[in-house]
Amino acid sequence: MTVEEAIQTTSFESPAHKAAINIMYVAYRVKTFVSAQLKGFGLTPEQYNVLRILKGKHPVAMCVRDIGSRMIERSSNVPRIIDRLEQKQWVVRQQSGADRRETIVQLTPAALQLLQTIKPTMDDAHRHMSQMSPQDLVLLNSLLDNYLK
Amino acid sequence: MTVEEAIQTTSFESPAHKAAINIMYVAYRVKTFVSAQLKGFGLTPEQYNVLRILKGKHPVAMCVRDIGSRMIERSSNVPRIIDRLEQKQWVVRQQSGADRRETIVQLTPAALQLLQTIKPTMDDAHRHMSQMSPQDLVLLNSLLDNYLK
DNA sequence: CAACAATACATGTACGTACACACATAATTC
DNA sequence: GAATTATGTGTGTACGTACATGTATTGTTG
Repeated sequence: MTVEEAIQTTSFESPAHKAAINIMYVAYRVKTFVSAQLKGFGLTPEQYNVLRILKGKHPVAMCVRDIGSRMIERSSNVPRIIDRLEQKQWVVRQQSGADRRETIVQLTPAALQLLQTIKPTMDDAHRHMSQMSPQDLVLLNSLLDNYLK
Repeated sequence: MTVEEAIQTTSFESPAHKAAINIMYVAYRVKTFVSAQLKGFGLTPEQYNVLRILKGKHPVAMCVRDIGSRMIERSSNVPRIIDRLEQKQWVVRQQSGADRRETIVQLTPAALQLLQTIKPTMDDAHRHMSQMSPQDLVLLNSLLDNYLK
């Protein structure tokens, strides 16, 4: 399946043009797939991203800015994502003692449990999304790492 | 620049895991860049996508469903995107005679003019976004075309 | 140290996505 | 041909993004 078929285009003006559209199209499909996997756990991809970032430092709490700088979509509006995670009691938010402008955020035990429950599903998702050989995946990663100027 | 540096991760669990994150990260950067280029023309990437799709059939009008099936993000809410294009008088919307359930949409002369004005900017954007060789771009496109199952 | 600038977070708005649902119209079935 | 089903579009809501702005706190500078 080519991207031309997917979006019913006859041709692109250049490989550069096709690459830009292709990356955005495949990313859309990947995100949609991941989103469907997470839906049963009551999480959006962005909320999951924040939980994973917090898990990387757990049990140390992280400030909002620090979480944002590690997100896939950098300009994500982290305070509002945290609002929803807090409502579902997957994170605790409190004012930092060291710098009282900072809000520090920490996973709850329930979130740690949730992430452990989700793990096999997500491992499976990554394995099943693509049937590409490990060599091709490494090559794809290398090209993507060098794509942006 | 690797995606590990970009999102400050030490490592991924597998090439498959890295590829999924990598694609979404690069797509985010591409979309952000394109968005910045279009901003001066008062267009979002989605609005521009709809105008380009309509241009492909111009002067024949297209129905909403047909436009949606050609968008990069398939589940885009086309009626609302058309609302905004109509407000800015870049498209005309009317009920179809053949099938009165259908709304058919057509570019205005102003939109054709606008697309012509934008073209050099977008051509430039695609050329400057990546410094990759044409061969590598072709290879990347081939891998992306085969990425999804 | 007082005034100013910078930083961290929160919030308002316009736009877009995902999904459910409503409505009109067309197609199908009996 | 009437009833049912399917289709095309529009709209409401929850969530997310991009950007501007507000507020509290910290840092800096004279």
